[in-house]
Amino acid sequence: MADFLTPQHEDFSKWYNEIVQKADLADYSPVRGSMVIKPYGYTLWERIRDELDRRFKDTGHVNAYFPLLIPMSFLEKETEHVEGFSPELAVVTHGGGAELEEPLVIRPTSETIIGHMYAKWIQSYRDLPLLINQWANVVRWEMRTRLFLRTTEFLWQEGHTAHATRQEAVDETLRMLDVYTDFAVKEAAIPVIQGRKSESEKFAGAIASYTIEGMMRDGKALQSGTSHFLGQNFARAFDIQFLDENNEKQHAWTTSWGVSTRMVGAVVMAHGDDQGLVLPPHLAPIQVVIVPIWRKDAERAEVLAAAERIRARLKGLVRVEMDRREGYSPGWKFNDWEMRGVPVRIEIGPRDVANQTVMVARRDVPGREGKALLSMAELESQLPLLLEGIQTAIYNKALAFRDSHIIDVNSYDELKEAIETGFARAWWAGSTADETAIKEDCKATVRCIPTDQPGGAGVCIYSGNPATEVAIFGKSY
RNA sequence: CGGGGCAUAGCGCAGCUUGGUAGCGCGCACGGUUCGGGUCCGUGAGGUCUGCGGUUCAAAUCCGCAUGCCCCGACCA
Repeated sequence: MADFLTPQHEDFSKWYNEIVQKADLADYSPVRGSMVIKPYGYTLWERIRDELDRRFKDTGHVNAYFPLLIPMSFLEKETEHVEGFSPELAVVTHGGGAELEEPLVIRPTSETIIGHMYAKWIQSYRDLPLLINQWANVVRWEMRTRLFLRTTEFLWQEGHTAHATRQEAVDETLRMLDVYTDFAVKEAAIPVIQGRKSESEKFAGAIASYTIEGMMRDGKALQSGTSHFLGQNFARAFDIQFLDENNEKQHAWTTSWGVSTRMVGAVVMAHGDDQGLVLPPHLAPIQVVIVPIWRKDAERAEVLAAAERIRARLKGLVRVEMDRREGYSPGWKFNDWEMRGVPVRIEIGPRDVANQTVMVARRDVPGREGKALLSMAELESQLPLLLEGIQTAIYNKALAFRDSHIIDVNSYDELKEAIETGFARAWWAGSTADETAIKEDCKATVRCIPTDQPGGAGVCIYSGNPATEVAIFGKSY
């Protein structure tokens, strides 16, 4: 057992804080609430970024970059938007040694500046749809911060699109939600629940917000991506108008959608165990690590040479590293790489060199059961299959965990019990006030109204009103 | 921003009650030993005790103020 890491069941938050730092994902910075993303953590983010970016481009989007600084007055153009964001704005009041005439805000999100530009760029229905994404940093002065989950500054992508019709914009909103779901399932191996946010949880200025909600290993929910249908709210505020086929002026219909570095936290908390990280092979910065083992100097040269030959053969096929560090015992290295979540470890010692074999250990199956002897000749053919197998196994494990922690409840008391260990699913037709009351009573919120509905009708768990939809309740990060 | 806690070596902590030579574990450096699941031994480097002010012959220790961090609430990708 790992005594260098707090067990999850003892204190999940502590486990999280420790593993993020010990696995070299991130470190605290001198400025309150912000963090340094270290190379290992950043590489993981790059993997997330590349997989998302590929999907955005496959669905017709292009990347651009809009500025960090936004005139304060822009935020004020959309009433709900400014009300939602003003408490968490960082404002620049001075520049060049003088006080600015108009304060600039550091973007908390870019709807406003992009809306302003779209108004200039869009004149005709022929200019639509406009499908732009940007990779950027944003700043929100959060009251309480946690590494990756909620930092003052974070990295994300924000897609902003404009369309000629309501239906097109709604379709886009849902298409991107599907893209996020596809990413979460196939790459992050997180079985998310996609659905619509309740009125009280939706984005400031949106008509409707959609979300993918993941379940972490402590049963709590983490919103891992959102997609917003903004209607014509921002188009009106920023005067994004175009002439349609009939030469009539119309306001454009816009959407926005984002996934942030919080996704790193989701991967950590959805799969990690008491030994440390468990990274899905598709996202792991290092997929295979080779640990050479020797006793005497003569063995050392022989083993290192054999290990190096294997590394050279696998390079290009998988993301592989060799652990050449001196002065650490093999056992120490095993634990170290397990903590870092590397999916596959190849152990190679004098015995293996003699037999032309290696010991292959998989991270997702702890102890001896996870180890298997493999002939060196089979590495190229077997490793990619093994990595895919691990990817699937990690997903299935997370899926089984999630499904066994969602309870269909028929009373409010049952709901309160269910959200202590996971999610509760219930008929829902309550008001915003009901939601607030529930939150104050037991800290649970409507995580989403799932896309996937049972159909039929029922009785609202809280208000007793007739209900046509079920909602997922849970405690969240 | 309300409530609570903490601040001493890179990290985790003891010392503070009862003021008097600043310590332990891990890590780090060097040497040896070990190496198929966090080896063991030795030597060594490393601290204006968060800052400012006060009390005192004397302050890590007592008092005041400030700052930062952590936890619980309200806010949130």
